[in-house]
Amino acid sequence: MAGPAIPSRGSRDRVDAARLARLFHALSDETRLRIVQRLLLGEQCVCNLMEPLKLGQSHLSFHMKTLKAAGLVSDRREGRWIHYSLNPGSLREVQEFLGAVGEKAERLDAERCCQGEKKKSPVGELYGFSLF
Amino acid sequence: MAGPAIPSRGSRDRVDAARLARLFHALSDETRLRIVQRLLLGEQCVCNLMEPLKLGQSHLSFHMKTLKAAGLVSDRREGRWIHYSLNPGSLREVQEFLGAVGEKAERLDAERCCQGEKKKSPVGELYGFSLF
DNA sequence: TTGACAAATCAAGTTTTGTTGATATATTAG
DNA sequence: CTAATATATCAACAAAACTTGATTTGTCAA
Repeated sequence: MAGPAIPSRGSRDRVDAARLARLFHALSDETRLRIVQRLLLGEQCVCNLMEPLKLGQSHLSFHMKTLKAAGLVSDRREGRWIHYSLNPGSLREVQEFLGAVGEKAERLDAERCCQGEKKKSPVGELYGFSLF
Repeated sequence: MAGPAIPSRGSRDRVDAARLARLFHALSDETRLRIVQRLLLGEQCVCNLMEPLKLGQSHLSFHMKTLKAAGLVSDRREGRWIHYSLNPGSLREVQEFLGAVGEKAERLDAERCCQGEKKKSPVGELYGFSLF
């Protein structure tokens, strides 16, 4: 298990659509959101989540894999247990993306309101996020 | 068409999992991310997106519906055209959620690093976001 | 009214996800 | 070594989601 387990931003500081989509997809399921919520209480092993979330072991394992593949959670083995925890980095990454998009959207909204002042917003670079 | 077209937060300031999941799902598709990117250039009608995104009309319509259903974009009719634009509010909403989760995750990470100081983090309210 | 255009909806097919139960792997205890 | 525990993986099925082409609805212009 020496492979690059946790996906991360490429060499260049570029947020690619595929990675973002995977991140968002990992968060797009209610069950996984409940897991994330549970992880906010601290590291958790699967066995610790089954009871409170009323989910089967296999079921949980499946979702943990999805979350891990997206880079949203990390795991740490300790004996027979595997402790899962949230990965702050990826959360921040997605948050920053949304922040950039949101800011731009707000600006457009304002422009549209006081119409006529179409200032030809500086396209090219979108707040450092070039999706492609 | 007088129905509550655009979903929004319920009466109480409570972010429910279903809504979040829908929002994240809307952002979990590469094609839709490309659409969002395009909307960062300003309002767009479907006919305006077909060429640059190399997508069929029906195909685009499908995705616009998904984005709209999630509350991520708004539409405005003007003659035969329907102009779509990003909805800053929902973007901010998701961003704030991620901010809260991310902050908490960072804190947990720090605690775990300097292990032993398990301070029994104040559970109950998770930064104002009670998922359920 | 008719024709043209923009966009939504529908239908059918393919692909991706999520769910469940059974089985395999890994680690520790005895 | 064997039994027990924690997880992962597999197989099969069910349910969503995406894609594409055809049809329908709505709007404007002539």
